Amino acid sequence: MAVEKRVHILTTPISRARYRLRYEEELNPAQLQAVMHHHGAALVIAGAGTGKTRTLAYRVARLVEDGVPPESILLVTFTRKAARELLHRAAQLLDGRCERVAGGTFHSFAYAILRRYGQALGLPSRFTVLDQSDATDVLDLLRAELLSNRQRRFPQKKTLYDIYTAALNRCSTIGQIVALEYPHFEHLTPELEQLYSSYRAYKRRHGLLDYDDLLLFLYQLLEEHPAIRAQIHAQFRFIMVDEYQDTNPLQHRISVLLAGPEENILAVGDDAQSIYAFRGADIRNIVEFPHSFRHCTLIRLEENYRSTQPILDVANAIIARAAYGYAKRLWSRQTEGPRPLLLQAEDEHQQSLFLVQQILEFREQGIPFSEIAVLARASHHFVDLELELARAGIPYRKFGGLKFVETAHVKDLLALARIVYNLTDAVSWYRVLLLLDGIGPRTAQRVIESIREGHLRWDDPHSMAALLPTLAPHCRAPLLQLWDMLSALHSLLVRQTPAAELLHQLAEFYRPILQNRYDDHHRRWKDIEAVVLLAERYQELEEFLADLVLDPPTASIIEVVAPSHDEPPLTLSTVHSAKGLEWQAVFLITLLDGHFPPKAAYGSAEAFEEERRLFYVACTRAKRYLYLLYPLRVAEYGAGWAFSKPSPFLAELDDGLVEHGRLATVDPLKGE
DNA sequence: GTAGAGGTACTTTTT
DNA sequence: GTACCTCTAC
Repeated sequence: MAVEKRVHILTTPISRARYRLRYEEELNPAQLQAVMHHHGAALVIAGAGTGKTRTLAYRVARLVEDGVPPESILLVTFTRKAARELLHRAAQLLDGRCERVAGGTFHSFAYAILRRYGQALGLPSRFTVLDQSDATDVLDLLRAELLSNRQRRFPQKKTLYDIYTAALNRCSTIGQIVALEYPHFEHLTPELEQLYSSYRAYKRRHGLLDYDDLLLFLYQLLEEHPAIRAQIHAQFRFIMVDEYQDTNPLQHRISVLLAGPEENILAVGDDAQSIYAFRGADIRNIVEFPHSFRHCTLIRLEENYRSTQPILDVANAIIARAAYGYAKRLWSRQTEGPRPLLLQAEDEHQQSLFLVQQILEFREQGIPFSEIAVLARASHHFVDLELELARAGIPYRKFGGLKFVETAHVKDLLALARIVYNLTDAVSWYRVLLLLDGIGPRTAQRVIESIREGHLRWDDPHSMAALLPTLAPHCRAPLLQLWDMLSALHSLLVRQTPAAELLHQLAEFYRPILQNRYDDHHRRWKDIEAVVLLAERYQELEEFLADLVLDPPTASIIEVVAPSHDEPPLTLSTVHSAKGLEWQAVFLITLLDGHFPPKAAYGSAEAFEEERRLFYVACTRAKRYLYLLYPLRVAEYGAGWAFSKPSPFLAELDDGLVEHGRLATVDPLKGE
């Protein structure tokens, strides 16, 4: 095999004297090395709180200062918010050019690329991205068709989705995933393969892509189309990937292809904070990253700037017991600080009451709500606390758990909008058709069939009239009304009508349906109004719809803010959603065996280890105050009250690392 | 073919 | 408290 030799121009960084920023003074030696790194691959192992974001922001600024066009830098982060914030920071350091850097998640980058080059893969010019629940619903639909009345024991729709997505993201096969993780379904592998193959066909027929398709098609495009790959390399010459410990094998392959022959890729991550294995993330990506390139510079950031040493001591103790990963000890110059408190509450309610009291006390001491967070393993751990916060008038916002775009009424409205954008979107049609009186699954299927066969067309006002006589009389009128409304909006769309105007009209159409279906339609209507308001930020409907799937708004819209406050709110967050963030004071609640870690984590050593890392991530969010709380009794689903054991991770904390305490409710009249 | 009643069994984390 | 399935009456 002939080795292709190429000659590159290596631009040397300009003389440091000409830099506007004083990199040497503002960064430690390891950070500086990462910031000055120019050509070739580099891996930055950045422990928690070691100034990873700062380093990335300075590197963006440095590249721009060296004359690298911002458009030729690609910054891949775990959420789009993280990319925006980082680029904003770089812009503040240097100037507005930094905000022209391309930034986003693997998924949003893939979407942008596929919109541009997708036709090379035979993708339609308009496609809709399915979120997880859409994808799951399609699988459920196809399962019903495939099975009809035969097999009884078949995986649930959620499991069907999990198997499929695991195989894809881990670059594995259905057979391997089933054998490894669902051995009890192994005999069904042929049926599963068949189901997934009809799932793929269904998506292709109806102009639909799921999250996995975005990655898979991007990979195929880079792998199989050298000319397009070359164009992409010409555009993006410096790649940075953050949170590399949470990339999956498919994303790793994409990264290698994106780096291209120049190998100008800088990956940043911390193996101790890998917490997304359930989504296919593989720690080996970061460990083996250097082997994927001709040469790779390894840089380690170890000095922690976030937390006091007593908090780091707890974190170190947790991660020291990890079964694998690099040995690592975080250290800080801030040796002084209160020891973390480990507190036992009688029940969840007492835990909540204490939090409210302590949060208010912190504020008295000058720590604002916005510098305080309550973290939990699962979002439902907040139920009791939310009531108490509302009662105390403490403003808060919640991250993680069910997002408002996932609620039924918001999905209904968005389904209407998606049809206006993409007539072939069968998932949305199905959802919308079932909203109409007298139309059920069978009729919906028949309408969708006839759309697929091209009988229904926006540009033919009579196409619906031809279909109607084949359907039961009672569903003709509502269907016609729906069709007239949608096609009118489609022609508005073609005439560049702003997204918000289209959504406003759709919302008015949906309003009576909402009022009919839900007792609490007043509350739900507020969400509908919020969606319309959100659309104001966009001109194009397409962009709005894509953003809602690729970058769904978290809590910001349904922020529960007590009316009297305009104070920045307290944060409630799942540990997963707290990744990368920090607060002066952090409360970690419901640290119970079976809750953190959840029961399911006992199934495998890997899952248990991931829980340990998750606990590590949680503790390292705190700058100065860390509270570890567990209630003795919690409400269990069936059995009312149950006594629980503290999380096994707490027992691993040696005496002296934490201060122990027990909460007691004192009646002011009687004493304890 | 559709709508609504009444039973069952789960609720980890997210692009 | 809820999401999902089954059964029965239009």
